[in-house]
Amino acid sequence: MASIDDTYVKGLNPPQREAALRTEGPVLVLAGAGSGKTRVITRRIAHIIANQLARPQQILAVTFTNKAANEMRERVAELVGPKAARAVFISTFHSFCLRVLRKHCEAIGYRKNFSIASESDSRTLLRRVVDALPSNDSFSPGIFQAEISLFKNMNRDPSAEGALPVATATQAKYSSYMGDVYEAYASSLRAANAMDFDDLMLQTLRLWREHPDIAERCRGAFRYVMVDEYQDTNQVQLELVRALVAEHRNLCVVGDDDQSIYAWRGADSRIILDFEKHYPEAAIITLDQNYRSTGTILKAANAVIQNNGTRREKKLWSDLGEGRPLDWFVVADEEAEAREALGYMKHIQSRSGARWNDFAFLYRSNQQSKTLEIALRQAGIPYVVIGGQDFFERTEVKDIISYLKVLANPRDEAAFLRVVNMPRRGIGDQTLHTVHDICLRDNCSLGQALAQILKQGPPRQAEFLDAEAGFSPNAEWSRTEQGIREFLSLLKTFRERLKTGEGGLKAIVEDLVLAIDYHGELQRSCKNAAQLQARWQNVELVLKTIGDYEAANEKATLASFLDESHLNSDGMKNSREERRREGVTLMTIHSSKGLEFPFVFLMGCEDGLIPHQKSIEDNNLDEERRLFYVALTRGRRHVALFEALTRTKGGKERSTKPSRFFQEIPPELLRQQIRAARDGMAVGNTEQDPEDIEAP
DNA sequence: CGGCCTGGCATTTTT
DNA sequence: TGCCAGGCCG
Repeated sequence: MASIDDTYVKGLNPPQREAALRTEGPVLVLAGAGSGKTRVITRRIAHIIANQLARPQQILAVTFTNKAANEMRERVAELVGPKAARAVFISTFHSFCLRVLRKHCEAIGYRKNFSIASESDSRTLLRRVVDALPSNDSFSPGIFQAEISLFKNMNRDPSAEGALPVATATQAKYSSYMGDVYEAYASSLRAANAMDFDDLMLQTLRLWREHPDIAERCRGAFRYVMVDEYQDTNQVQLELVRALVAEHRNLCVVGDDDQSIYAWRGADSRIILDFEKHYPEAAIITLDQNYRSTGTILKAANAVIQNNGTRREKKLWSDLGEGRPLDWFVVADEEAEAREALGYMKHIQSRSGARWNDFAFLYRSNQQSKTLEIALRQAGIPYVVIGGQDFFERTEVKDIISYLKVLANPRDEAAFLRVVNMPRRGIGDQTLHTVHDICLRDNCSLGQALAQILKQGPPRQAEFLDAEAGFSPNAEWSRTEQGIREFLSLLKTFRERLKTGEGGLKAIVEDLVLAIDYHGELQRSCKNAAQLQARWQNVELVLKTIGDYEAANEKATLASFLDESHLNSDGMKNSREERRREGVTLMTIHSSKGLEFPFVFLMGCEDGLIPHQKSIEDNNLDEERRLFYVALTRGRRHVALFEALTRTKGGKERSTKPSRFFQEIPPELLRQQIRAARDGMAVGNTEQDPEDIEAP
């Protein structure tokens, strides 16, 4: 073979270089926090292309988030140019599977236009299932939903097993119904011609299993496969990857078992720990040089994470200097915590010239953001809260999107139920029960069932209505009847317009919003002008997104837009991203994974919050410790930890204990700043002015 | 059917 | 303390 072109591995440290160059056979890259893993993956891709080991389109790189995928594509483009970068198959597990399924789903009994059920769609479906349960107990659909998802992620069949994976006393009553509920849920999804997020992967696996020829074709398409954040993979993803690399075994996975914080969603850190079991000939490369944090931060993080039992040994180090000790602020309550944090932030800012967006306030649970937000707003400091409610979970957005989903897939039950009586058309539960029965009987779509009802006349249940209380069954029915006609004709009109595509997608949806008088609907349901404005803005953002999507994609269709919007809500979130640059970042530790900030303030370092009470009870301390570790390793220059002596919990003020993780940090790396003392103890004036922070 | 009121409940959320 | 789901009544 001709000599190797090593242009793309120049500037890498030895293990990084090794990881980029070892293209053949299975490789596990253990990439500690801040060790340059994206750099390794992108260089590796560039190296494969430059040396013509494969054509760009024969390289598959899988990530967990669209953000990661986009970032990777951009960075590959910087190396090999936009044309080659576009050809490389970089996508999330979910989009990859969706792509496979859109092509081949008919082989496993789905129609081509199947919908993706959002989390709320599947909860709606489950609620109906749960309501039909022959039991007096009350069940929360949410618990079934979470458990079913866990099962699916673990590649286990809920109906085939007795016990729940994390069975606790409260879940015991659920477990006896699990099989039935799962069956019913799966069958209503099938009837709705829909898949939930987990199905996208599970059904792909089933497709490949039942149709080896299709599996073979997918497998043949890629010569090199890479998986990012491998510690977050679940059993289904493990199998998908195995199927893809079964022949050539050119698999490179990159991840860090110490940053596995999604076990509760089915991620299984044993998968990265057992890599050699799945691939005995694997090479293991450890990246432990950190290019992000000070030595002190890394020492503290190393010391903490070492208390975990099962892990791959690695010790992060850096040559960025020792930095200063971590600050441990002890304050009276959460208001004081916010005040103190703000004061310290301003202090740092005045000395170092840091900007607002150099700071991140991290916390374990979302509700902690509230106090901070109030304090920041009062102080007039710009901030951005990341996370919280998903754009797509907002009522207004769900309403509009549901209309679009019904138009695209007439059998989409969850979406249908959402819009059929919105705006109010007099179509209520009674009517819908009949619709449901007709669907089952005739195996028809929901719209067809509605049409059937018109012929059938008023459902007998109309007798239930109390005529004397001012309800006349006949008057009710004529209202319902007219509502049904309106709704059906609305669907018909817009389906036809979509078919011709006349005027473009955005214009059609704008007309739809007008046709249902959604603005009026919002006016009716909003309490005040501010809320109305905020919600209407969301509607406009949906429209804008459709417009943008149309502009960016030659052959934009309603179906492709819906796919995109379910799997890639980044587009919708961009207003948030834009603001991102302007202020202090507030987010959960979970959403901070992969990010870095010069100054990290970790709030609520108390037992019960981090580690969380639930995890203490379930003995899941290892994952909480990893969470704490992730939080520490986000900091570049300095980390401050905040502990409040009392915290309001469930509406009541309770006294707290410091997080047990404090004990795991060597004392010389910590500097305690006592600003309040527990009852009975004097407020020891150890108050010291924090050392100056040197200019950047 | 739909509005209103009350009681239970309360991590984390890449897709 | 605050939200949302389900129940009740007009």
